[in-house]
Amino acid sequence: MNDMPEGASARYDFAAAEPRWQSAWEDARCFAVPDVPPAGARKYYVLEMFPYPSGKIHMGHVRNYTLGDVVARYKRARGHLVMHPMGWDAFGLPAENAARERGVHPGEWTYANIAAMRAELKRMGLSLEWDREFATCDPEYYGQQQRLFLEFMRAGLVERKESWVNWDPVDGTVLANEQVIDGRGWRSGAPVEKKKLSQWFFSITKFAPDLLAALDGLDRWPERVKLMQANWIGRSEGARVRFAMAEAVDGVAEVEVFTTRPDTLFGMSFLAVAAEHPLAAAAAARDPKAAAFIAECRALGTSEAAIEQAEKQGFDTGFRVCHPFTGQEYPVWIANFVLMEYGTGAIFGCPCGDQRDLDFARKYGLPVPQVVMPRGADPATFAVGTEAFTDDGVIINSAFLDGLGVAEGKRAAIAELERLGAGQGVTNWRLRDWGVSRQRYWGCPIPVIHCDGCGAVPVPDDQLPVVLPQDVDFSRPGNPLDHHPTWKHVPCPRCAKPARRETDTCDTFVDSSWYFARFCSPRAQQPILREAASWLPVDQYIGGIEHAILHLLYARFFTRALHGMGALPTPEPFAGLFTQGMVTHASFRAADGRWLYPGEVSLDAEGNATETATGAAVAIGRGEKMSKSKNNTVDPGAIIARYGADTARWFILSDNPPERDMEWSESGVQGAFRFTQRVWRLVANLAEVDAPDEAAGRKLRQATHRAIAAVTDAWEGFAFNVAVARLHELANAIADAARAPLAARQEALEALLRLAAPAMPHLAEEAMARLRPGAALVATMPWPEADPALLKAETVTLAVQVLGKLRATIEVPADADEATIFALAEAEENVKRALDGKPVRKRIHVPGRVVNLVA
RNA sequence: GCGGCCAUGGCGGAAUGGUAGACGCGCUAGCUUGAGGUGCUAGUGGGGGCAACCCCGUGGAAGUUCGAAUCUUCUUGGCCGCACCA
Repeated sequence: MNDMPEGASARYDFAAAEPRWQSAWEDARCFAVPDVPPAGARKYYVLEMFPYPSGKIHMGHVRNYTLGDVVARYKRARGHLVMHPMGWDAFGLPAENAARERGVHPGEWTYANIAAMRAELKRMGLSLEWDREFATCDPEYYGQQQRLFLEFMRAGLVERKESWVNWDPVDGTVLANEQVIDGRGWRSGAPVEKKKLSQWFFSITKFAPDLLAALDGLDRWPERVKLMQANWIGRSEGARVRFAMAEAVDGVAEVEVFTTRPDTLFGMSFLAVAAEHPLAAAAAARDPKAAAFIAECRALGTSEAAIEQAEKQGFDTGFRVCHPFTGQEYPVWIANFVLMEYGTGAIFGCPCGDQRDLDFARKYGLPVPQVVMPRGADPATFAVGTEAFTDDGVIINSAFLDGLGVAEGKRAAIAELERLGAGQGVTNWRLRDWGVSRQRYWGCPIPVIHCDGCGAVPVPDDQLPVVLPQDVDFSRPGNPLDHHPTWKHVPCPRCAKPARRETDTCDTFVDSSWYFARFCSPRAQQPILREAASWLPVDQYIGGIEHAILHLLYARFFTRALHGMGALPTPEPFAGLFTQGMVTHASFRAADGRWLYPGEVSLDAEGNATETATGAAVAIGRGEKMSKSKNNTVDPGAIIARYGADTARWFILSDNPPERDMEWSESGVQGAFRFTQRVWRLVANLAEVDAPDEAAGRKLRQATHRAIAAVTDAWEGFAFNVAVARLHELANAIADAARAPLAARQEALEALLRLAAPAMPHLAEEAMARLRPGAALVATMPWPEADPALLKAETVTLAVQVLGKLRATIEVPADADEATIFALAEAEENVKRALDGKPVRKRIHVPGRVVNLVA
């Protein structure tokens, strides 16, 4: 390229161009939309899960916000009125940890982090409307949340109940599950205890049937997320069965269990209760060994995963219950795998039909009666060994149920229970009410005042917001709000006698359960302006799969509740959901377990790694989630400074499908960088002379319009890595078409820029300004349209298979008839050889694809 | 433990049940360049063959089908969630 004009080969200067175009978009207010979408506007609300302000953006954020920005820019070009806001999920534990560790106030720490992260996000060139920004720790936000809390109270959706928390007896603090490590407090190292506290709950279980049923209507949600939610809500049909105590204990004459398998009642071997069950308490009062066993169970903490993974253990209380059908007596055990929160906190153990019960029975030498066998098995000899039989089968050894299948058995058993008055068929839900109380400072204060005379009194409207006090002491363990000298002492709003403020704050999931609605009217003097809420539902929500259950379910509950109160126009918050994968990076670990930085490691030609300083072998972790503790983070700020925002965005889109985990690689970024430079060169080096090779022109125009169609489909369908591949192909086609007429080359280049603009918006603007000086901002241009005439092919290539194996390809006119096609196929030398003279018995033709000859 | 998902060349991946490996990274060879973290050209799943071609191949095993990366069953490995991390 010696003959290029001076300066034409100059590199694309992203460092100068990117801030310039960011200002241009801002000056033109390209991304601002009215609070109330005008009548007739095609509104489209794009939202990425807002970040926790940790202080630095990480690659997961870059990925999340790049994906959202592609959607926002694409939809804008397709003529939608796009709302695309950003804010901060700003309450939570890390700010308190910083306060305790470094003496900085959580608010100060959080707002400094927000300022730093906002600046980093702005460098990415996201098409965000920053005017709508807020942080959940702003009193303007959490004050409105307090109004919602009181509205929920009035609607009967708030309850006060007791529940268990992890308690660190040394620190005198409630611990989050993640702060419990191997049953001990993360700071004190003391064994955790379960402690019962009176706390506030949202009655999400009232909505369980609705939340389940409405999943069917969420047609733009991933199936797996809907499945996980359905399983979480956990509707199950079964029975409650009352077992009379052989002898009443502390006045308790019966135990109620929930079971989904009433058909196996005759297979009972024991009854087991949770460690928190009243009968367990009664046993503990009589027997110190029972008390010790319960204490052991409590040491497991509240995490369900930890409880269920623990070795199955039990303790025989000595109490006995009578079987409702036979009157036979069975022992009552306390078992560490029975959950107080599910069903009634008690189960009947049927070892032959349930794996956990079987493991338990084998461990403690309890009988294993056989009551269900596979169809066709011999009842005289059938017996489960170490594996329970849980499939459908035939009921045996079960009196009136003998010979029935599982489903009929359930119905018959329930009918009998109801006739005897010993139980009834019920629908049970796994979903529990949502405990929102947190004994922490950095959260939204729950707007309630406790009065000895009047009970829990809502804070009156004119006293809202209840603002967090600034002067708090983090040198002591526990909740600073609770030991603040004055804050909690207030008169009762009802009787004016001395009373106490609620010192619990809200779970941060509450903050994120309505922020998407607040974005519609972020400065309103009420939580949500009804007219502005017509932006809802969010048309496309994007975030991590780790939120598939809790956050999304809570947000659905909030929206449903607010819809019921008339505050929102829709019962569902997110019409479309996309869940992205994590960003991972190779990690290096020495034999002694130290995580090494990439700079400390040498790689040889075979890909083996050694520690440079010592020569010792190093284990290479296949991509692991980026984490400071593993020394495998990549700082987006450094990448953007070195390669530019467009390169970072392009690489993160091109590497793999967005729903999968992606591995960050330096060479991949360099490849993306080279492509941005290549696009710039194609435009900058455009030879403005006409070279009228019409055939080359037609070929290029076909490539252009096929790219328009393919890239449009790919952006539309979240196949972002495919969009990138098709754009590479278009760039290749342009590079190969030097002899095509100028108009065709210009058309192709312009299409390339506009199709790539959602991903590399700055370069698209800079190159467009060069290609067509004086053109409008690409950010405001409509989406290119493919010309259908140029999408049609004159001929098609068909694969010819013999018995399903490829033997030849034939080129036929697009409108060739089948007889011609089969004749051509069978005339191929290779096909004849494969047929080996055998007659063709069957001919299959899939138009445009394949011919298969069956001999 | 329970629930959910994923698996294709050296690497990331593409492929309405219809030519497996598009596109990119990396690598190899050549050219270009004063230089290269530059550009261009060609090649690049494994095996056999001078070639035409042939055989094998989508974590593993079996099945459905004219035809399976794609559907079904089982299995192995990895990842996500499990209610106080966000």
